[in-house]
Amino acid sequence: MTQYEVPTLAHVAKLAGVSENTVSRVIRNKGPIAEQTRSRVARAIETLGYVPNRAAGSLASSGSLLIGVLLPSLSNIVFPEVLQGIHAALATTAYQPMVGVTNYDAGKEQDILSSLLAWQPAAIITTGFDHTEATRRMLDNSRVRVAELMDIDAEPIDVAVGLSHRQAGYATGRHLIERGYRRFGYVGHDWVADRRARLRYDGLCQALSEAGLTLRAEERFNGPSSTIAGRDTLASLLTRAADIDAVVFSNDDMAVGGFFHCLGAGIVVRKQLALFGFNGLDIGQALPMPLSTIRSNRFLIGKTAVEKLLENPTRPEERVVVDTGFDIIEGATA
Amino acid sequence: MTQYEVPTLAHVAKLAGVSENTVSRVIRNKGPIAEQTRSRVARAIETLGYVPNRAAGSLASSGSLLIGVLLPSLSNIVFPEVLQGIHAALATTAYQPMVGVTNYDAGKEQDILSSLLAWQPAAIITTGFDHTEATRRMLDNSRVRVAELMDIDAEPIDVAVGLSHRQAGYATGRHLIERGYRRFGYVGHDWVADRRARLRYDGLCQALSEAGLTLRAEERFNGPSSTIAGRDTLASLLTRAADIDAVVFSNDDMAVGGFFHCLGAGIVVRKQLALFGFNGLDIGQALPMPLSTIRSNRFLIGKTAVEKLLENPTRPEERVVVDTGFDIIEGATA
DNA sequence: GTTGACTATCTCAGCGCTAACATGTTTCGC
DNA sequence: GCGAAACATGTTAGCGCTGAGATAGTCAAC
Repeated sequence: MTQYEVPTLAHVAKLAGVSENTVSRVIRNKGPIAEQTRSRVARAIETLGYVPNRAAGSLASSGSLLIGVLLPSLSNIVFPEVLQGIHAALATTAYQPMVGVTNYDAGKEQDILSSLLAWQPAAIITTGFDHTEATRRMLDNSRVRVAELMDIDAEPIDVAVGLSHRQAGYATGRHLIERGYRRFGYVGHDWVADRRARLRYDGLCQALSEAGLTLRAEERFNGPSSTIAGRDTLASLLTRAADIDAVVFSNDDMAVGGFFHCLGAGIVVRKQLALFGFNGLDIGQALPMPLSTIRSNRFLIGKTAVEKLLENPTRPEERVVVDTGFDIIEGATA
Repeated sequence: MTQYEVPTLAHVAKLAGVSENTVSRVIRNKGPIAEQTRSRVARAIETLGYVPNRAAGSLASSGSLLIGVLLPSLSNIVFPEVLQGIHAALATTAYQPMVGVTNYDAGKEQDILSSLLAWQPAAIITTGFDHTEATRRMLDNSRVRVAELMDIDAEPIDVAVGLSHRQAGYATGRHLIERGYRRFGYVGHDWVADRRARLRYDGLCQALSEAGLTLRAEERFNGPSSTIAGRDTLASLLTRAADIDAVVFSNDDMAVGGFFHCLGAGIVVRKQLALFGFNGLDIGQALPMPLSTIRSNRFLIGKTAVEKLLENPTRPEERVVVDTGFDIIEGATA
């Protein structure tokens, strides 16, 4: 081995005076190894600073220790939180995540999926149920394990982990009705991209309808959710419908923006106008009045998904749906 | 090819009636190919749904289209934003990022680095200059390109992209002094983990000292930054030092929390107490009074790092430092 | 003392692809 | 119309590792 060559199994084997295969078995802790041999190999690895080449390993064993992760976005803090859960669950294993960002674009998801599959991952974690036909076909053909996160309101390919957004919306409606609110408004964001916001909206409407109520006014910002969008969209909604007593927001980002609008406009939150969000983000709970909202457990979703996937290396016959549930956070704004 | 076999180059080659090598060249767009051959191969790939095996490719060419990314955390929105910049710059290339999270732990960084290097990445992107000796050695031996992000206040291994946090702290001090503030307080978070917060603090103190001033009071929360920590730590600081007229926070999360405290405690922001943050997060600008702070351009840092790294596949002799700079956001809180 | 079971190790082929070189075929200047 | 350059493709030898089986050596049971 010259000075500028990266050491390989062969170098380690030669130095330790054993065969390459033995070194390989020591590294992977597979098969019986004499204690003396193990330590001799360990010393050789240490001496050379040997790092196994996973590309070679993966090629030889036709399977990698990779988990492909497809997220729609990183700007929305919700997805980094899911990713944290994934990282946490993988931390004690030899697996590594490989992340792609789709920008809520099913076509891009398809492209990224195909480049992830090129690494022969053990599993793919993706978001929601909206995939192109080609994406479904690739996932089927590859026969890797697949988890679809966030949502459980449809039939998964393999495993789904999340919560029922329809039920969450419904629970929001019930909660507010029970507290005496009757004149409802809704402030949302682009739900073509965010199908789950739409499901919550549907659940909300159903709860209202069952109670003989309807939305008095609604407005959706045509773009991704953000604090500023929430602030401005609520302002705009109130110019058209000043008599509402509660506003449901598509999520906490929007709701926090709504709170800021009230602050600036001198609207007394809850007494004059109740605010309700979704997600249970830290920022909402740090407000002078903690936001009334629903906690959606993103970290748990990511963690659970990994655990379920690693339970079994091959796709079982039965599809699995894990409901991570949600809690209503009472807060002080509704 | 039986029904349940994944197609390989050989299958494509056979179907298209050319050699494997020709298929490989079509895929990689390398060398001259007759238009007719190209389309015939393309059709065969399409028909079989062939996806190249990157492990094999990477093994054969001893180099992968991977970029290893080491981030200290995903909870702090700043790092997902850097990652977005990285993704954005890679979107038009064939490269893919592979992300590890270190939790601000240099030992963990070392472990993750070694498993990233096992994939023979083209480059490694990491954060700051705090690495273990072993980490430095691995990076040196592997001879991959290395970018160290966020900070430029030390000598990089290869490329550094970021801003001078010392200067940013200094600029904060100058800005506030010019606006007439004299009685300063500081609210921070754990700076053992976040060395850059420390540098900003040092810069701030220097500016004060040059103006014949000192910090009247300071308090550091013993943990990561958060809105709630900012709120509570400011509250605590003010019980000890009620006469200060400006507070500098270690970052925007903390400052927004401070703003919330003022809101609850009836303190008139700016008139009674000026608040200043760092980062220029959206949330700060969505407040009823936009936060006075410094914009740190995280997206640009990630994007620039990738661009610099891809300029040249091998490490140049000269170390490169790219200053992405910062802007003071006037805001309304100071 | 032979058999079988177990332990510890080795040998060897091959995973799917690419680099380097070899070969054959046009094209074009003069 | 000939040689050189440019083009288009084929052949071959691995990249570094792992899986399957082969090969010894050890020990207990009969």
